[in-house]
Amino acid sequence: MPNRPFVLAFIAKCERSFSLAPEERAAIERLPVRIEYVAADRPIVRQGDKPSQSSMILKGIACTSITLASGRRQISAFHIQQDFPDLLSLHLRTMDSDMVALTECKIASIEHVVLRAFCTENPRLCAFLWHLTLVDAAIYRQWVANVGQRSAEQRVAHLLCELAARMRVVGMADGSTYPFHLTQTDLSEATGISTVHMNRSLQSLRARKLISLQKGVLTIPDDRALRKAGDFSADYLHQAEPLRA
Amino acid sequence: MPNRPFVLAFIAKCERSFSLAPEERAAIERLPVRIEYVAADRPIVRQGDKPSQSSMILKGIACTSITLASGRRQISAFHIQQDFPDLLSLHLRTMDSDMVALTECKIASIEHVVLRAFCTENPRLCAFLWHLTLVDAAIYRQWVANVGQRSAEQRVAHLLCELAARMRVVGMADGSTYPFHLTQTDLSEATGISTVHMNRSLQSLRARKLISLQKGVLTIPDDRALRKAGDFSADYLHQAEPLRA
DNA sequence: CGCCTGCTTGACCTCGCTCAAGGCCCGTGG
DNA sequence: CCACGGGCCTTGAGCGAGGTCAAGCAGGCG
Repeated sequence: MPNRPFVLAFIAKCERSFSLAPEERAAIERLPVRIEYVAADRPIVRQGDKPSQSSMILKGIACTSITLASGRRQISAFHIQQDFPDLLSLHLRTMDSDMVALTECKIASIEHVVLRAFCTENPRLCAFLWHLTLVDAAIYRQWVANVGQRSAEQRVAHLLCELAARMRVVGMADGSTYPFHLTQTDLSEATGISTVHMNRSLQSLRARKLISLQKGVLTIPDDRALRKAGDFSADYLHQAEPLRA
Repeated sequence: MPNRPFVLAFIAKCERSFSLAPEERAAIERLPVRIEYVAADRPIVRQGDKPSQSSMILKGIACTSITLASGRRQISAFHIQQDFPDLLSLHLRTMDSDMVALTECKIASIEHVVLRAFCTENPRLCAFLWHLTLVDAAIYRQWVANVGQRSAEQRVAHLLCELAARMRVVGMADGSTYPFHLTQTDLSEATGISTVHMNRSLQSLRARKLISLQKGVLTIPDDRALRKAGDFSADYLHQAEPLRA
């Protein structure tokens, strides 16, 4: 049963939003997945690709990024475990952005044909997958606002709050500490500020005792304070919203 | 048949991506819609709302916007005719952003219950609606990059290219001219620059003969040149992509 | 006629960028 | 075991794109 970790992750993810019927659970267990490993800094899919499968991240952290003609790169999303970063390719033939692993990733891939059949047979699960892509879109909206309107320090605080909130629901948090393997360059590409200024912004957040960040561990001593600094409200993550279908 | 304009618009939109089967066409014609008018600057739905219907814009222009604690507003999307701006509420219970009419809008609303039944009965149309929300997401991704990495002038050029490309496919273009009723404030809130600087950026584009903009009409004399100035490529709009379902 | 909304212009200032260099940690090979 | 190299982080200095504040102007509408 090599697909066990995937099945467990998927079921856990669903049951945060609604209760699975026995048939639905069975359908998930029947899904044929392929486990793959992608090394750090390697692409999972690239702009222009026409993938025939979508995948869930089981371990590691990836991002969606766009490289402009100028060579500058913008990260438009981070993906952590239990995310389906390229689910969109199910109904978007050609990838319009890159998806790259930022740390080594373990992913579970499912063929689109299989997924489409799965969707017509399980309307509720179809609705749920659709829902997941809508949450991704909600995050993009928020990022537009983040990058468009906030000061550098606020952007960073906001981003860290988001990552923390998302890690928490998938059980990656340990008290107020979170595994953290993004570089300052990653963060700067996600927030649209230079690496140099990212460094200074992080220092300022540290000085204000809002975060501590070292050796792959992020600590947020006072959640409320950081949220305030980043003008963050978790609503847009739609985390505990029951599914209606 | 008050829903005629809606039916025609919806069918036209579908057939740009795939050929409707007779039953599908019939299902669309059977959809009960309510026509409504929203005055300029009035909300269509508001952050925090839990709508029970979704709507298609038949006339006018609307936007999705987020207002931050600071009072600053970020527009994260524009919606023109044939768009389903709040389709996302079908599977996202609580609105995480506002949708407001920027000019007077004529919209066609459909109950979510109806839409859900429609989706389970017509898997291909379900896939198509899902697809539409994914295109919206692709646009957000691009906006993150636009606001995060480009200079003011590039941002404006990019935005205008996008609007032009989208207007063209819904038949709003007349040669190289487009109806244009957004204010400079709207544009500045969409690109994350100040109104003052938006004004100067537009002037610069005018001086470079890339656009002319007056009395509700935008003219793009040389499409290729403006695209180059805005580093724009229409791929992310997924305009003529055949549906696979 | 007067007001309000949207456009335009000028002057000044600042946040964040760029360029440049140095330090630290860790993995690799001699 | 140590030297070397390459990421990544850090710091300094100068500069510029774009923000803010303020005021004037034009046109449409009650």
